[in-house]
Amino acid sequence: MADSDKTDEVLNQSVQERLLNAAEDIFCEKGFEGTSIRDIAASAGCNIASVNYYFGGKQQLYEQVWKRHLIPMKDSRLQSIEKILLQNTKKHTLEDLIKSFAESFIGSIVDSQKVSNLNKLMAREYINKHLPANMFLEEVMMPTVTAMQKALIEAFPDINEEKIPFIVFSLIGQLVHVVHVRAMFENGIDDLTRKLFDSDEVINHIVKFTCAGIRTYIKENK
Amino acid sequence: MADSDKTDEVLNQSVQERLLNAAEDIFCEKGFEGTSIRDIAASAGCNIASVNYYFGGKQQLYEQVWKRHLIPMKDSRLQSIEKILLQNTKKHTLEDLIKSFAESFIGSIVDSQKVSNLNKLMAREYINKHLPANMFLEEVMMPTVTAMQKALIEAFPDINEEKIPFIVFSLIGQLVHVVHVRAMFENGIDDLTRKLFDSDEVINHIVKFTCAGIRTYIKENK
DNA sequence: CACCTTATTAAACGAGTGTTTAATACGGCA
DNA sequence: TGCCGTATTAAACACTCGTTTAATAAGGTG
Repeated sequence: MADSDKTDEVLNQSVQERLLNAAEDIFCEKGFEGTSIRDIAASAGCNIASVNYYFGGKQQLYEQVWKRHLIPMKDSRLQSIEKILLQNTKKHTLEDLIKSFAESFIGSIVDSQKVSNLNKLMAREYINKHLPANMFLEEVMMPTVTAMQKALIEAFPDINEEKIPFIVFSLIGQLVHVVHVRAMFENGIDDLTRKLFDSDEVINHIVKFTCAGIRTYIKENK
Repeated sequence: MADSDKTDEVLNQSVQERLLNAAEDIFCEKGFEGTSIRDIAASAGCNIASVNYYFGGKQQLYEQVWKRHLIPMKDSRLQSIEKILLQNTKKHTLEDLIKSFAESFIGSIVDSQKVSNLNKLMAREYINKHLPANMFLEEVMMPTVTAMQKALIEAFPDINEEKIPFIVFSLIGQLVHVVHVRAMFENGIDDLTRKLFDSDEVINHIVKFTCAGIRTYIKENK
């Protein structure tokens, strides 16, 4: 199994790349503490000492795994917001904005398996922090939340502005919950929850549900 | 510090009780892997071997820590639902039901510190499972979800029944997110998120937001 | 060729883990 | 008192972990 991974294509990658890829897979599956650098090195087909030689240690390898994805992840989410707002037509609806954001968050479109794994690792990071300071928080979460708040305020000025943080909280809460529930039921899902794995149906629900909630906060005066 | 814990009151407890209490505190703070039985034994003021003598090992001690709370936790949530439904007056509103459930979930009422710690440990358990099979899922989550779904169907038959699972999903997603965000910001919260620690304000929002979302699914025919 | 930097390796290190063992202390009972 | 089951202990065990070391190999440059 480990040997079959070492295809020509893989072996053509540099040791650093192989380590990063192997580390990402195993970290996603087993979390930081659950992963040993011996596992990583074996999967990457190189010596344990390479981890320290190239990255300086397990911790810093973990950080590099993240840094490869944090900025693209953040950018993807920000772009999903801007994509809607910058439509030259002014007829973008609240539903459009929420839907575009939800899709980029859950990752129903591109590379869903990889996004799902990263989301799972991110869920771990919520609870057991291994990244320095609040790297993930400051580089991904806060910019995303802030951008979403700003988008709502600017595009839909009728919404009660001081409730915007709560609205974004509810939206992200639901989206994160999708990731968690999927992780919980990754082995043996039952009928009731299987639909949560159908991104379209979940997203449609979240969009409808959230927009209704948002419209509760529309100011009376217009 | 460890010695100061050993007040007379604590020492009067049995070794089992002291181990369970110490284990609960440290497990909540550091998670399963992050906790060593040496830490637990030291905090409980007894020998490491006691863990294996009384509980059979770290894993089984962890399970006992949970079993002390799972049933009461589940019962608390179920009762919060029934409390509303069984009011002899028929004038319970959707808001009453959601609010009562949310309060029992977040634990704004009783013993908020302990509930918060357990919720944090539960958040860990979502991601890194250490309980056998799906003990938490089957003994707490599923009964709670099922009861909530049933309550909504019976008390508010106007709601589109096949959307009920999604509704409960969105509600619980928001409630769990409160726990997660609180855990993330436990050190150094900023102004924007401080309000999330005010249970009243968060709960009021979630109730309003969720009820609006639910009413989206009210059938047209009446 | 000799030289030097970079890569890669097997082996060892030291610390920490959960668990087990074997010895000791306690406390009721005959 | 002597016995016995329970409780508690210090020590050892076997193992895994991340990291370090020191030796070897590779590859380009003079």
